[in-house]
Amino acid sequence: MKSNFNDKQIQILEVAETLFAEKGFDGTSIRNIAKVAKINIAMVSYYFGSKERLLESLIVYRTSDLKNQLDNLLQEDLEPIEKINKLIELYINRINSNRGIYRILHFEFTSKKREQNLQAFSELKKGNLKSLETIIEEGQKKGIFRKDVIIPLITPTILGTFFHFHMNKPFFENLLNLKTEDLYNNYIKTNLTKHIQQTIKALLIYES
Amino acid sequence: MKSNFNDKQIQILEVAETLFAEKGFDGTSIRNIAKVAKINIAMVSYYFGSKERLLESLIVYRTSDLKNQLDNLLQEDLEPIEKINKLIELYINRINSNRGIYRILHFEFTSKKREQNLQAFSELKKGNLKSLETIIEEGQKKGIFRKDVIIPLITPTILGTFFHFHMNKPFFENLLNLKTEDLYNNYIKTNLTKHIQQTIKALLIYES
DNA sequence: GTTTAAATTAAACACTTGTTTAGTTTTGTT
DNA sequence: AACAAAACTAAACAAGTGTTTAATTTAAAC
Repeated sequence: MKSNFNDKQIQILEVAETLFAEKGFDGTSIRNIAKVAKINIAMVSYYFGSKERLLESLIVYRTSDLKNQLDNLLQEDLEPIEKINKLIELYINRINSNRGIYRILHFEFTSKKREQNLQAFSELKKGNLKSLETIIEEGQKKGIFRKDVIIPLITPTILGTFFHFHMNKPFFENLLNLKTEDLYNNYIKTNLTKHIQQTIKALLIYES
Repeated sequence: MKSNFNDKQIQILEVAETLFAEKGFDGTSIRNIAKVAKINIAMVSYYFGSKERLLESLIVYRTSDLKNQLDNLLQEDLEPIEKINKLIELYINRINSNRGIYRILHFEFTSKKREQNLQAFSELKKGNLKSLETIIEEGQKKGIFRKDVIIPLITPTILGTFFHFHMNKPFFENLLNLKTEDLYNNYIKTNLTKHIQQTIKALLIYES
């Protein structure tokens, strides 16, 4: 799939991503972006129309291929619990290596200020939920998963756990002695991912 | 415990809380606050020194008594799993009825911009974690809880689930048909809280 | 009732914001 | 080489930013 953005636009988008993620949308100025990207301040308006539309373009640029990845997972020949584990891994991996944009989505598109631009994002979430539902219902049909779980609340547990961990990065770096970026990333890839998988598995299979 | 703020300051703090929560710290101007609170724009500087220090005061104003509530819970005569359930309920209830400030904490104090003001907040979190540890170790000693859970990751699961749900409020309102504020709040108090309790219980007790 | 401190105000300050304009330079096409 | 479209620029724009100032009103103390 070819991108609709040219090199210069992508350059701007990626600088904007970093800065929005670091300092928020309102905390980042166009002059700020222009300086870091080494472009003229007028180029943002020239290429994207406005700062607001730059944000929209950024969302499109970064979230366009998640759906495909999920669809592929669904069609793999795996046990439901394995699919769940892989889905969790996929989510964490993807979000973790695209921290910027997900942080932005998390922050900017949940405030009242930007409720309008919400639609495309909402469609993405609905699609993701559908995929999860398919897997879980498969597990329930096979008698492996319990049937009294509220499926739409599982995503908040998966993503919320990750986000809450990541948003308190300095706290956990200190607490868990994750001195380098590598140690931190490794902790997410192993311990945190495993914790989430363990949690969801316990929730889906446990019988009181 | 008496508050250090006078009526006028509290009035300003509460308006600021609402606006910061709605539009973010950078998205809210002093003139904005002054208009809603019906005060002169100079009063913010007069009473708090600066916009930044207004935010600090707001944190102090809102988080000062959580520690006591947790300490009380610890000393109750309950089974560990009951204490966990109550702790979850306490967290959700408290955060849910102080949404503003927690949203602000969540947003503002996790961005690189405000890393300095982090210390007091970090102490609060450490204290909370200590309380949770105490309860879980008690359960482990009694042979009720499994011992291979990573305790510091449980808080992210509890709070993260709630936050992720709440930050996607419009999405879940639509999905779960929670047309009124009452329905939404009730869903949190019952279904969401139960989901989190069920999840944590499964995680702590489940034996593969 | 006068004095003194606190509370409140309108105006000004210097600075930053997003966007537009009117050019200039670069690039590609014929 | 000549032209046209695209890319790029510096400068200006009006509006908004947080903070300070100097003056005025209100309240408390004596």
